[in-house]
Amino acid sequence: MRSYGQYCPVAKGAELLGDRWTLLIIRELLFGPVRFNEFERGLPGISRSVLASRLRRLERDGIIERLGDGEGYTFTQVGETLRPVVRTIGDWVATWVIEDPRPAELDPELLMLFISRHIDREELPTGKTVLCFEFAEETRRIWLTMERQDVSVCLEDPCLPVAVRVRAPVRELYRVYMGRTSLRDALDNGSVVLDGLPADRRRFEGWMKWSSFAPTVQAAAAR
Amino acid sequence: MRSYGQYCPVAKGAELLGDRWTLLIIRELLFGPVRFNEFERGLPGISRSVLASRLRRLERDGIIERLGDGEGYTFTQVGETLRPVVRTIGDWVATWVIEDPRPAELDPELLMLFISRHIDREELPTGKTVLCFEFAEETRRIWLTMERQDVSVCLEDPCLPVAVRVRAPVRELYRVYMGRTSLRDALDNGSVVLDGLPADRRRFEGWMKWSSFAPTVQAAAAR
DNA sequence: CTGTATCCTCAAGGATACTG
DNA sequence: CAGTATCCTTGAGGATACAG
Repeated sequence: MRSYGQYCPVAKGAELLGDRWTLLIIRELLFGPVRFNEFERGLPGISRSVLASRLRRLERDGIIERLGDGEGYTFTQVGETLRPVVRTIGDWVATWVIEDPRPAELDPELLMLFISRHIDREELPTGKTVLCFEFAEETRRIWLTMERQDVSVCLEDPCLPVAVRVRAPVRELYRVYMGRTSLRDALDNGSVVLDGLPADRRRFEGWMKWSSFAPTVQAAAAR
Repeated sequence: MRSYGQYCPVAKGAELLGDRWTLLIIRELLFGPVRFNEFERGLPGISRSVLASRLRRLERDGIIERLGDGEGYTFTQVGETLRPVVRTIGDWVATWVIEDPRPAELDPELLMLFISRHIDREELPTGKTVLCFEFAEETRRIWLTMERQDVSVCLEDPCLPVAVRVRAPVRELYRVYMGRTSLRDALDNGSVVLDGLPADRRRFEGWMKWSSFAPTVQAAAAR
């Protein structure tokens, strides 16, 4: 991005954060170190050259740093201070502009990645717990294998016992994720269906923390 | 800007605010309604077509609205809620990344516009008060004509008595404006010189509020 | 796996002229 | 004054191949 040539904090902020993809790259780093190829999961559509260029610039600007040899990228101490900035922007959108997802935004894989980052690991039993998601729009299923140490998205059947099977249209699960509707309501009206032992279905609600912006979305809706 | 296709508040925020010039257009509106041609003063380098395109988009997105017939643009109620967002971004820059102005950023006209927006009008006497600024780098002078109702930048001699004449290098006045140094220190070491009656020179300090980010810059420097 | 290098295309955006 | 229309350029960014 060409500089604005203005000695102004707002202009500098726009230069540092305003490039296409940059804010999303920062969002990805909010959950810990990310390796080069990992970025592409959360940033569908970004090209490798743009990603490399953005990472180089963020590194040059002292916002991120490279960990040793293929360990990926993290925030520097300055980069860490961006957390409340990203939060403020997201909260503003969550309060004033967010609507239901548009058809072009109904990416189930991305949704699963989002969800996987908001599992309350403290609530998990020891060992592996597996969830299976079935979307009304497609036959493909997606699994979540969850442990205390790590939660990951599986596009192939992990061939492990499934604790809870979740069936829903992508749109409805996005709405629950974003706090546009409560899981309870979605279950009551049947747009989301859980299968599994009653005990597991009950604990399921404790595992799922949903989007960190969901409370903001709910507060705005209550207004 | 092409959409990211993500149902995510951060992504939506980047779409709404991340276009080149958009954040600066919003900054301009922070001080009240702005007419089409007025934007160009605070946005040197923007092209008319880009400005028109950005304004149309911000209007479509419900952030700004057009006042009747050549009265310019203002925030909508939603647009008003962007104030703390802009503040957060600016504060982050002011705290963590701002340095002294770079040579390419030493635009005296823009500095005078910035300063004119931060005059404490309550402190002005009734009638017109005129300041004259002389920059070490150039022979051209710039005047500030100040009244309770309005403060404006004059590039031509208003031919009125000057209360205080300010002489400084552009860089030093920018540093004072941004809180990188105090006016007191700049006067003490002679980088900024005031001419005028002692009473006016004393009151001058009360008129000048400098950048709203200056306190943040000072707080960061004290750390 | 972690990038870099190259090429090529398209569209954002700058300059200018023109109109209500 | 407040834009719109047109033209043209440049550089951002996508695709692909390649290298450590």
